[in-house]
Amino acid sequence: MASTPPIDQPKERYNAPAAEKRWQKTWDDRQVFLTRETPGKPKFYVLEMFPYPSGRIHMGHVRNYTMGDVLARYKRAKGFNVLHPMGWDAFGLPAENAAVERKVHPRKWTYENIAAMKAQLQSMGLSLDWTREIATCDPSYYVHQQRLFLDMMAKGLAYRKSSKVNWDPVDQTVLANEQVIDGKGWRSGAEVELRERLQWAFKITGYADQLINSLKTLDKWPDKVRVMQENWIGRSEGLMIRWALDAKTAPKGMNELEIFTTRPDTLFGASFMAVAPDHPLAKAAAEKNPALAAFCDECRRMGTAAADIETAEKKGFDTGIKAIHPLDPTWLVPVYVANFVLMEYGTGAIFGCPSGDQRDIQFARKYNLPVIPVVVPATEPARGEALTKIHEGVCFDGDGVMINSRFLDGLTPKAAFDAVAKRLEGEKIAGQPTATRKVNFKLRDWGISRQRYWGCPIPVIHCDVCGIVAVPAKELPVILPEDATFDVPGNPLDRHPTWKHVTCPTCATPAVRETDTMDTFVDSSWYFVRFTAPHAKTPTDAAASNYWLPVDQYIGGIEHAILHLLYSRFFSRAMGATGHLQKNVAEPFDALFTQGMVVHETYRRAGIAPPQWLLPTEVSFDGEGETRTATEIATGQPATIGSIEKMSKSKKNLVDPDDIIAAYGADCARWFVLSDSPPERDVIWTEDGVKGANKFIQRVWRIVDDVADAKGANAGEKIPADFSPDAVALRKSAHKALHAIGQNIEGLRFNVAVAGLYELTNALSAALPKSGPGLPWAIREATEILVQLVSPMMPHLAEHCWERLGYNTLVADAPWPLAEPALLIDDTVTIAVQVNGKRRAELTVQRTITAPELEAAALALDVVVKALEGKSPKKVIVVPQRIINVVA
RNA sequence: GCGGACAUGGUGGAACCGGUAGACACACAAGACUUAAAAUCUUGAGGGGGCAACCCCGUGCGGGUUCGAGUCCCGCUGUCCGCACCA
Repeated sequence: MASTPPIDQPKERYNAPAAEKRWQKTWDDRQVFLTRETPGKPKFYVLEMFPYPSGRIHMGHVRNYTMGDVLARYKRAKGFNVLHPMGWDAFGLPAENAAVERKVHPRKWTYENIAAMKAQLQSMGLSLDWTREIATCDPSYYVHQQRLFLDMMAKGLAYRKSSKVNWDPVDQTVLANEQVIDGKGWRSGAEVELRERLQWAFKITGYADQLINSLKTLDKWPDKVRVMQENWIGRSEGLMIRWALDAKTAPKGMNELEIFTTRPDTLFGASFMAVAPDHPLAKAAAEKNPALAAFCDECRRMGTAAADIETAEKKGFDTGIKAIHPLDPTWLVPVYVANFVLMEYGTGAIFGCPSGDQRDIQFARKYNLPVIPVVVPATEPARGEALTKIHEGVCFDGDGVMINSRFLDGLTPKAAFDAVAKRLEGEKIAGQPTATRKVNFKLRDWGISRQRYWGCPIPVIHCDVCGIVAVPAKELPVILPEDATFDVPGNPLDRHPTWKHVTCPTCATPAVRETDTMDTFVDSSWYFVRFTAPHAKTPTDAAASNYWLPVDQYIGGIEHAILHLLYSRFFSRAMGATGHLQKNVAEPFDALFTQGMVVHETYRRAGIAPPQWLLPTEVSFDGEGETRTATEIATGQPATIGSIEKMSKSKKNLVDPDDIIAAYGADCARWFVLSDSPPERDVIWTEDGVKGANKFIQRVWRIVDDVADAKGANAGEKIPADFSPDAVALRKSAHKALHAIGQNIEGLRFNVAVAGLYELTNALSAALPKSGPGLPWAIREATEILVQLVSPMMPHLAEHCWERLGYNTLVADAPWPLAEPALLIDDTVTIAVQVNGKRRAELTVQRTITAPELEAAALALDVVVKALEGKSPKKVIVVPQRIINVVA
């Protein structure tokens, strides 16, 4: 039987760094984590967002990849064929910056970083199949991406258009709308300029409806992400209405103005029209009106930054042009140019109904335009209040009833919408219907041209004779030239002396290659497909993608809620349309989990501005709570403890995973990031927390060591005939933990699973010094269950313990144990007894007790008798196995 | 401005479908072991009252539904996140 060792013979501590290296080698030698497609087993594809090879992994990676690994190992033990691959999102600007700053070739820099980070990831003990590793910068990957591009081009899904683009003056490249944050480049932070350019784009708008509609089917995605995508795609239903222009005031050759509106019901409240400064009508009017031309110029100069928009005054300029109201030919409405109308949305023109729109009412008051209430609440006093407010300059945009609207009066806005649509659809201007129903989207096509070297070359050739010609399939890949120069800004491919000069594949005349490369988000839009057949000669392998897709669980940061996740959803559809995916995998990620960040306190030298940040390793601490102070170790000077923020180089609040792994081991880091905080929330990294995790590791090892030493408890021993109450209690604890922790891992509630493991460990510790029939066997059983439950989270420790328990197999190969259902149910239950909803007593009764028996037992309790004062209860609520409430 | 999420002890958090709030951990305190420290072990702890059994209060604030609310509904406040002139 087990006993605690004498104090004077301390047990050897578990040496994590040494043990971890050993087990990593064992897994590797035995190819334990090679992906298998064993027939008869269900598949499970678990994927974490692959990293950019910046050079070092950070704690965010540790957290992300640990979560995925726990799930992958668990599913593997549950008997699934698991695909758990890793690769590198390896094209990108930092490689070119390194080339400029350190005179190192982007390829060399990238592959060195990959090697360093791969070693770091391997030191974490992740159950990855490294034979499937891919790097997007490798021609063996991007050759297939070029193939996809050409097929998309053939289908019209990739095309070239001249458009206004977001130009980043620092990075000297074009950015997609999604890459402009608050008017600044997502990477450089520079103010983005608008420039007109020819560029390649993907027709993502062709799938706008599908992309928004099928969000509903993604029930295992966070609501937050679905809402963000829905808003980004921005669907709205309305009417395109053509307004005839008054011939006396309109510029020559312009006789109508088309607008888009979602509120045709408010048409009788119209008091002005407004067009964008770039609208053809504005340009035509400006030709004869220098003041108007100046106004348009001023609008164009206005920044696109959020702050500018926030503070910018709503300004307009009366063109003098009048538009004829579509529902009343005698009603003329003035046409303004306004700085708040966007050329990119709808038709670049609107009609303004001041009473129903706050922006319009401000505009109307500023330019003394009529404000006609057309929708008001159906009943008083709300109606009167709304009218007063409109008079004071506050619009009413709620539901209600139509007024001042002739044939619409008395209708609801919705009915009025339909009535207006019906009438205008039937009327004609110049032989065409005055109005048509239309669905509009905010989503724009995805511009992918980048004037960069370190990206996937766009495989087309520009020929003066033939136009745009696809690079023939047999000439793929178009490989990046090695001998590029990075000493001056601009695109190294464009100024390369020879690379771009080719002969046209069609007519053999001299021609030039496209020198733009693809946005790196293209690379990450289909890597999860490539993982299913990373060595295939074609972009995809039908059998493999049919088998493995969709990804069953995708894990990554919320920062990709729109960009990467929307692009991938588009790509899976485009790959279906071009025949690269057979099965219907329009939605590539069945379940999505967005994990929180790893955050840490910040430290800086006291009293110095601007702040001089200090690394956590550069400070020491005194005191606790509010009196806690920090000192800079090197100088002895006081340091200020700042707010808790995302770990970042700039604030220096970094903890290097390598340091933790070297000092405590990977399991300790893994356990820490899984503990305490729910995985979707931020986790605060603390030294105390790391020590606590390490304490638990040593504790598990000590218990296993003791149990392994104890007599009468060997692997595979027969179940005893008799169990003492202590033994039964321990078995129940173990089997309940087994059941609960499995559920918690499946639900990604890792922090709750961790708590459950602490509970089991506590129960086991408490049982060790005891004795009785069957107890040694129960201890042995509980210990093995503990080791198996711990194994997805701390795999090295678990292997070490498994070996110590006498196994010469790997716990990584052991099937997940099954809980015995009989042990999950207790014979007795404790029931709370309430009087008038307040807990007054507890009753411990047989689980099988009947409701009347329970009621009788409760009513017999002293506190209940006293509370009733001899009267009979008004009511007794009995919830079997939970609670009984006596209403006095 | 629009949209979304969240609010529980000193701290991170737990609580399945409305059914004993505070599991588990960290920090803390006391004790054991030690010359001492570390490590380890034991015990304690939401707040207030009482020698005690026990009693009162308690999940951001104000209402409501219910036998019963951290959980559901209405209205606030605060924090965080996303979008941002979208017609």
